[in-house]
Amino acid sequence: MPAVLRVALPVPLPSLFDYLPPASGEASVGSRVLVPFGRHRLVGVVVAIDAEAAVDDSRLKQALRPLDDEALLDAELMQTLAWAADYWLGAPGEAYANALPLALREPRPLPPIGDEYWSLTDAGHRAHAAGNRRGGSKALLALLTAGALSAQELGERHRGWREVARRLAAAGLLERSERPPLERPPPASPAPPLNDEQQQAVAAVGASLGRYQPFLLDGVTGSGKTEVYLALIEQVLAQDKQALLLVPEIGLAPQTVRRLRERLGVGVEVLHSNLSEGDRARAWLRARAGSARVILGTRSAVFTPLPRAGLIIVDEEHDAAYKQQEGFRYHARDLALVRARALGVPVLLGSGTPSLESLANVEAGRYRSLHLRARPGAVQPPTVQIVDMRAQHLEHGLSPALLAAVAETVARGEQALVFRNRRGYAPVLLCHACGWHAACPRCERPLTLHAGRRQLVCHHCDYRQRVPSACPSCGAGELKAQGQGTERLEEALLARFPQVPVLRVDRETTRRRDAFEELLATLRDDQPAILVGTQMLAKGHDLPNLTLVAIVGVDEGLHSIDFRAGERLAQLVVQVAGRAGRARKPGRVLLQTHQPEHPLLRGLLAQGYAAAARELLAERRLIQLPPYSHQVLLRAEAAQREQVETFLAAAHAALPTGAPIEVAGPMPAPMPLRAGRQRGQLLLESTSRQALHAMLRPWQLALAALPSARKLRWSLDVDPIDLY
DNA sequence: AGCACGCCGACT
DNA sequence: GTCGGCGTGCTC
Repeated sequence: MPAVLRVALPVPLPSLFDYLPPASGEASVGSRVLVPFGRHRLVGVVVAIDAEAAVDDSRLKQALRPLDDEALLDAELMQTLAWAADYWLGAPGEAYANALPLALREPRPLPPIGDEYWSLTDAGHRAHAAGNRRGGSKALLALLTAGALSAQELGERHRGWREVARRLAAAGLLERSERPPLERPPPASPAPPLNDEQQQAVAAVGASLGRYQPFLLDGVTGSGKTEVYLALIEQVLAQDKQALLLVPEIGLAPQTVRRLRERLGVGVEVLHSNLSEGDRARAWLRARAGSARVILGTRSAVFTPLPRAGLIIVDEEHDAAYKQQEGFRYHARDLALVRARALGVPVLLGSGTPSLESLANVEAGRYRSLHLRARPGAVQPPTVQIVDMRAQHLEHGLSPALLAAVAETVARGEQALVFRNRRGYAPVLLCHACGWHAACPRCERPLTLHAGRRQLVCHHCDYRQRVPSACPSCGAGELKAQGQGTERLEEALLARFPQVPVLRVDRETTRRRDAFEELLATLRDDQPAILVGTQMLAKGHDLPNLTLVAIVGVDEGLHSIDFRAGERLAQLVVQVAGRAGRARKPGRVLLQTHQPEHPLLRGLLAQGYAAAARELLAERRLIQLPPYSHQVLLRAEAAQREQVETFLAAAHAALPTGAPIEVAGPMPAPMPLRAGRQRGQLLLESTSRQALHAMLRPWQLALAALPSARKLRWSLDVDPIDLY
């Protein structure tokens, strides 16, 4: 009976590939096999073992060899991956490629998962005694004379040690060894007492341990969400189970890891894309072995094996970073729910500004809702005030009221944040004589002036050019910077407050690794300062002396064509406002706008995020937008517009008739030209997820078979979070 | 996605 | 005469 291995391979093709079992060794479901593919060899995952192949037997090749003695991926993960690939229309192999760390997709046996230790060889001891090394080598030898140190300890004591260690190991002076992971020392810092609301949240989730139940924990910045997470993780650990904690970005990880390690004293593993591939594989395998008890990670950590799962937490669940925006377009928060159900554990979604999707799930009774309203330590919520900019004399876009508030704040020795979600000096460079403005030749959008670098930069494709000294159109020398970016605000505030340090925090000033941390470290003391920054300043990082937040330039968000713009704006305003007055000092928030009567702003300020979100949800329901309908977006881009139009027209024609689906388009993308490529799209909407999903796979296959599809790049996005 | 195969322009 | 352009087709 010739069984056939059905193998998922890391190629973007819609099918599995069938192989005859290898000549020797077992290849079980969930294990890796090395197979010939074209003129290559690939590592695949055995998805099933069937009696018959899907293709003619004559085409079957034999797998070369099994790579694992037993399944690397357990039944739950296999099932979840298959579900994910199906739901987000990925190729079967793509889900596996996202789930497995790169090091595990190499045809090698599994790396050891003990802790990595380094020690001196005899030659190393002699070299140290003889003192015949200099610089970093000398320092590293000296560090190790007292005995072996773990890679983690070395990392804490010697920057760039790995490079040096590698050189010394090659010279035979150092050697590397593995030891089983240590149980960490018992927790050093005791848990602070929880307030009533925190206790209620912990009790509610704690009572659901051992079964699937989603919770939405709604708590503003500083309301003590993290303490709720920690208390629940402690309960999970006491039951000898694992907890998975997802965070939206790596930037938030270091402080959380520190806190987890201090409090929990057990194997806390971190999984994110900045880790070396070896470290990622090790963390993943420790989770699989059950020795990693708490796994903290970004989006892709949702694929971590959890053989002893106890709880899944998704922090800042509204954050768009959970959606992968290229290749396999999965949503980690949604996948966390699917996994929690399969694993039979509770899942806790936390946010101060929950997504409308999650709020709708609470409304529908699918999630239980928990609230943290109080700020611990009796901190007053900040007072929020709208500054009407109309008919005001503006100084580089800053109103007199705003400048006065900044002046008062720094006069008290406190810090102010001026928030503007736009980098550079000015978003437009305009000719005062003829009306010409600098535009990107590849996107046809205005170029942003970066005065410090004397460049015009396209924020969509990174095209750059020198700033012209005269108008290229009429020759006049009257080019004017129009509008304000963070760079210009920094300049204006510096000129206005020469005696106060002004710090700009955006992607430009924090390009270097650790630059963000260093910049903020200079602020911790009780000195007055003015911060100017973008989105980057919206979350994390306690700034105890920050008492004023001034939000500039929200008006763009009020007329965006994207139906999610209102939700995003409300989330951003609340998150930024949450930076003000965290310690004993009361905070103040100013919102500078030309539209003081705008209902979204008014609602947000008068009644807070929850009320504004209810409003927005009611609108979405009325016009049947997500979460009350479901969307799939077909995107296409090509060098010629005609290619895009031909393809989208054919795609439209290939849609099944009679399905309860609304079609918008074909239409140009909101940015019809980007980086020199013409872009268009077709949007499908339906109130029936089943109906929508039933037609998607066949349609996708039909699209792949279209002659016009070969001439351009296209992709399908299930539940798109933006229409760009 | 790779990577071949396969037919038409400007170079040693 | 050949190097190489990217259109077309395939990978169990």
